[in-house]
Amino acid sequence: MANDLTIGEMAARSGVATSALRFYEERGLIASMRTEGNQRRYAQATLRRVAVIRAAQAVGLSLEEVRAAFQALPDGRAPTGRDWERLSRAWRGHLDRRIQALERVRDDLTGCIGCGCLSLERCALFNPGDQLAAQGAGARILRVPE
Amino acid sequence: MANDLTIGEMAARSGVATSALRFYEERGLIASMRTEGNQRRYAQATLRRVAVIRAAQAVGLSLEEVRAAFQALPDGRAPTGRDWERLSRAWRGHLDRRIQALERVRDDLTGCIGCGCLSLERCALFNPGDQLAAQGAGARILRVPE
DNA sequence: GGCTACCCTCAAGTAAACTTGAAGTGAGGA
DNA sequence: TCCTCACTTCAAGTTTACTTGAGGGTAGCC
Repeated sequence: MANDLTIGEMAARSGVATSALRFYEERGLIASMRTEGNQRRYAQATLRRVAVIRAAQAVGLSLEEVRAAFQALPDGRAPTGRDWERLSRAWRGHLDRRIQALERVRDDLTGCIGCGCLSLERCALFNPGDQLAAQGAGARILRVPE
Repeated sequence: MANDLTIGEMAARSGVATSALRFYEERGLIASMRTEGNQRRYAQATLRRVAVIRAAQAVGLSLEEVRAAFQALPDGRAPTGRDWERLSRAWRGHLDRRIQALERVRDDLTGCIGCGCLSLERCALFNPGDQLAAQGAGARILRVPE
């Protein structure tokens, strides 16, 4: 179709680097058609998909979680508004919990460090299992536990 | 001093693994004395310092940012309540901005994906530079820009 | 003195999310 | 036809924040 986008156009319009787009495809988050000469062509709908990926990341979701959520989307046709709506409802809950957790930290920070008490027994900040669960090796994506 | 803690005691009381404590020391976030036999001994005050590190991480700060903030703390004496208070005031601002940014994403997510519009021109989610700045190579610590 | 639990250093591994670079292919204009 | 730019794949590198493991020393109790 004349409306299909090259990877460069996608990058320009989505603000995501071409290398990231290839990476997303490798991870099964987006799909592409190929030209005779093996170049990627993206449907318009993919632009929206990429935007949703970025939004989900801002919410604190990993690419793997996004991939899993995308599996609920229709395979053949482009997702409708209602399809996206279901996703956003689920993620909105995630976001709300994240915001609440951060607000709790903020209150602890103000009430506990701020006053200089930092009592080991009473202070919520001194109960790390409560705030930051061990998450195994590797970089910690900053995700306040739900 | 009889009150000094071994690394194992520190780990048990702070909830942070010994390997992480050694790592924090290597990065200049905490200090230790050594016994004749080259084993680490921590002052009581270090326990508070470790707790503050964890709190700061929960707020979304990197260890490097924590290290920088710690440089404002007194070198010889243990930090007082007032010292910590200055830190927490600065970080509280950081937290507030982070929470606000997340709330903006939440509202965009609800109003923009939720309704199914996702108009490229109007939707804030489609302006990634606004939400997620490029941060160079490497893992993205999830940090909503301030 | 001996035992065991704990401590030491240093190198390498791990995870996520990409980026960078090398080596080569394809598309469109002068 | 040539040139150049954009595209291809694949391997390796990057960052943060650690963990794991090997090989060896220490603290303190009996």
